[in-house]
Amino acid sequence: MVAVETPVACCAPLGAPTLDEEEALATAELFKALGDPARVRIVNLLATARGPVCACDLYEPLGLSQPTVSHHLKKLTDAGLLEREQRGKWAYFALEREAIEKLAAVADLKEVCC
Amino acid sequence: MVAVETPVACCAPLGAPTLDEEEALATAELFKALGDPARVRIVNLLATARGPVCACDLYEPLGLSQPTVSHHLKKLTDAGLLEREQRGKWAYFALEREAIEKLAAVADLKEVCC
DNA sequence: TTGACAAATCGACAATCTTCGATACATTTA
DNA sequence: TAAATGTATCGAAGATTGTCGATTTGTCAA
Repeated sequence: MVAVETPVACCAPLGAPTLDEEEALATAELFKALGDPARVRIVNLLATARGPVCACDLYEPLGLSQPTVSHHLKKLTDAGLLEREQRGKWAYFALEREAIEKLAAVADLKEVCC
Repeated sequence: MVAVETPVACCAPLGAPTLDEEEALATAELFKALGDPARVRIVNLLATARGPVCACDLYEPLGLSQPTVSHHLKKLTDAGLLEREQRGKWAYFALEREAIEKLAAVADLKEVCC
């Protein structure tokens, strides 16, 4: 098994002085992970929750089936944005602290341009 | 012709207290616009340039054909991230100031969670 | 008006994505 | 061990996307 870094770990800021193909790919992967309304809502629900949220509590607010929600949670987790925690037979998800900070840094162009 | 707002104009921050379906869609559209390595590189090139950049100066650095670059420029412009300016027969593009600030605000979750 | 050239659009194809029902896996409880 | 239940994976269908060659549109100069 090869260790694969998450997009959020590899991505470079939009305003980086230079940006090679690999960094551009990782940065794009990060944004792509947020490029779906269901995943935007998941991140929003986790951000406004007081703590980790059970996957089973997402089906109804999202109006999506269990496999579909599981799919989106996996995409966000693979991107490095979410943390998964097993509690008995339930799966709890929370925002990954470092990823949140990295995301803000990647999307911040104010200091580079304009 | 109906006036259509750009995603960047309609989107709500990831950390908004509430997020209806329409806002989630606009926010996702904004991220989707940045969810491609070619478009990430375009934004990076424009961010690090001193001023507007001619479309013709993007084909070679990106290694993509003229129609493909034009396609990506349109996607970014439609999202509200780029400004297009016609200079003779050339098309110049630059980052849209307000959009850049909005993007940073949308992606910033630090004040909401963690 | 005509010719030249840059950019946008069209048409097509392959690849990827979203979604869900069905199924397999994992964990707890009887 | 067996039953129950929450989650992940599989397989498939329909939609969307990225790419480019060919063509059209728009702009300037003869």
